[in-house]
Amino acid sequence: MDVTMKDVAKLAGVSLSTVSRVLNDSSLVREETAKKVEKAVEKLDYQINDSARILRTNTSNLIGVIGAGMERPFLANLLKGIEAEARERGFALIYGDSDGEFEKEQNYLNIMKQKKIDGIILITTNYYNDLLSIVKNYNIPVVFASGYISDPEISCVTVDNVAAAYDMVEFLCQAGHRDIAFIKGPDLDMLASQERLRGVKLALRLSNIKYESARIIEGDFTYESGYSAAQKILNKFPDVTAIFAFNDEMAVGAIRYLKEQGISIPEDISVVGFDGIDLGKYTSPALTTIKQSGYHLGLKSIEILNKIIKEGKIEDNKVFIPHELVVRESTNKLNELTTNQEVIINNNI
Amino acid sequence: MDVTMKDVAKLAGVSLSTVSRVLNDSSLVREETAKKVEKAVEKLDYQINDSARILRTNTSNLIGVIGAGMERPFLANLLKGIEAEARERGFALIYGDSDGEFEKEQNYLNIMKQKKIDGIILITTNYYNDLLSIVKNYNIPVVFASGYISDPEISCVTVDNVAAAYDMVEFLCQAGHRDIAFIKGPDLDMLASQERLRGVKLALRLSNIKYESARIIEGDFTYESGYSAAQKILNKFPDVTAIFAFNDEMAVGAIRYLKEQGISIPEDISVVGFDGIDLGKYTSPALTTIKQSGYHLGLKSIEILNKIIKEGKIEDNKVFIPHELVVRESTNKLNELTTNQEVIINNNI
DNA sequence: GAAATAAATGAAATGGTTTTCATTCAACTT
DNA sequence: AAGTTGAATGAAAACCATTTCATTTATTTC
Repeated sequence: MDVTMKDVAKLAGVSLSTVSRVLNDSSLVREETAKKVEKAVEKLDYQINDSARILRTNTSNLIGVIGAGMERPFLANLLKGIEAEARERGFALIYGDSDGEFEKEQNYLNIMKQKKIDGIILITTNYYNDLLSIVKNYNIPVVFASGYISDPEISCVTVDNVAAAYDMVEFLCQAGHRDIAFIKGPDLDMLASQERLRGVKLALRLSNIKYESARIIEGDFTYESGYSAAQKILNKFPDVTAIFAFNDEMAVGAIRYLKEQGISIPEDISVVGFDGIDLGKYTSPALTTIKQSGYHLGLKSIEILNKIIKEGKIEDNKVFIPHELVVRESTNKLNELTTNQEVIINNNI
Repeated sequence: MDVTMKDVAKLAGVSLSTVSRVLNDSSLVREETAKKVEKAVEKLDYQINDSARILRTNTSNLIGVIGAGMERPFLANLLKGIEAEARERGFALIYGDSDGEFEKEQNYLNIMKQKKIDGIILITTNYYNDLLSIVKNYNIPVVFASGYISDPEISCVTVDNVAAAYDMVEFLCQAGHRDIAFIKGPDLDMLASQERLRGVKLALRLSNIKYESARIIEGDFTYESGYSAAQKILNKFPDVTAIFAFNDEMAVGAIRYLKEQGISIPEDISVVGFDGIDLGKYTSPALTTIKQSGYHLGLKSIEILNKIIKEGKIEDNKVFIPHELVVRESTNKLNELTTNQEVIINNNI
């Protein structure tokens, strides 16, 4: 039914081996015969049978992506970056969202292994130790793109969550805020949230503010969870002057709740987010946040994964992407008027 | 290196064929021998070599997804729905974002064909006629999930864009608005935008309002384009009392611009969107919009595609998913106070 | 209990590549 | 002119499953 190499060989009057060599531009084919073959390929509109190739070579030009909650704006952009760079480098993508469920992650891992993926990108944060050991067992090139992995054998690319959270808290403290509450991610999130929390603690200590774990409210990175977290915060700590949500959606949700309660942002309470998704520019008030580029993170992940695939390993396997503090309208200095212009404090590494 | 069926056969003391039969639970194997085989599979942790299977059977359990701008919230949810339902039905996903570029679409189509995908879901709207003919040539089961396709051979699942847009305009007119401006999608969008426009025209006619093409401003579904479209609208039609953006992000962008100009929403101008993404509940004012579920749309697409794959074809291949008009805070009746409660007008089919 | 039928199993062909190894052929040495 | 070398090509094995067809074994029928 389909055109095979055999057909091409026959039409070109050469052997299978020669056709294969031409197609993989192995240099030991006479130019003249190569042309014959190419003409035949053209004429028959020959398309390689990928499964046969994979079966023989054990390499698929396929990269697996396992993520969790990839519909979130930041991660959707990350996926887009992965996708664009993968295409650029000749890889196709096989994609699965685990929703943070370990079982699904294992399941996907299995399927992808069966499909002989050349490498895998993990954007999952739960249970990551279990998953990690499985991936290591599988012996497939892997890049984590969701936080810092201390295991020296594992590559990761991420924003420096500790430094970024530190910057944000320092900014708030310097603006005079001392009563700050925090909305973190789910308890199961072992990476980003934990790291940001470390940055928070560090900055508070340096500003001589006592760290109270009660002021850390758990969210799940949705608008809704930001909304209800704000409610809890207001109940428990009516004297709060600033709220730091660990992503922009939760910040927007929090702002909504506060406004419903007749609270002015930033006059009464400053609210800040994390990620710097597009939305933050268009809400009112526009959101003060830490900006990082998901797209860039995606690019970088593939770049590194590609290197591991091609060169076997990599020298510098812990990569931080740049971040910057973007000050917009949702914050002000305590006892001062809010400023309306966008200030960017660059903290690239 | 890897464990193959041969190893399993040897350990179980049976032939290759028998092992294969057990694994595909063909019923003509004695229970006793099946158990032996299963035990061997277990013991060796045998994993099938997918490429070999595909090579032999020409079916891959792989579904291709080609989208454009999938980072947009509505589409990210659509992808998630596709992903969830595909997994449920035993398919893996191979995914590409064409950004609306025809060349990329062709390229992906080629790659996917080489990978012997069982079917494909298209979420692209540009140039769709060219793409359509190629897909038809390829003779692969296909479902369009981005609008209504009139070709009777092609399956599609989509919200009823005409009816939904009609509902929205009718709602605005009944609230007394007659000076309405519109922000549509890119000119290249041959599906959703065109259909919504038809709904608009229909509703305007029925309310005896003249349709002026000058009042249709082109956007590209981003916040930014909504923002600048609002600027254009305000310049050209300062007397406008309502703006209908063809998605929620553009509506939010528009609101931002209007507010910056000191215009109150909805007191001075009502603004409505389309899609009903989560965000709309948390902006201020919360957004009046047409709500459809991207996730559900995704599920449905896979459901239909699966049917085509399994049964060869399908009787009813034009499917509409439900939509509803959700009235929130960004609209009011002309010369009346705004209401604060959420009203849902159900228009399911 | 023999013959006919049905069920379970195995041998071998098949799918379409890549790659090793052997062969041919031309070119180059001496 | 014979021998050597090197480049270009071809034949065949290998990759790992599925599936047809043939064969063996078990079951039924008279």
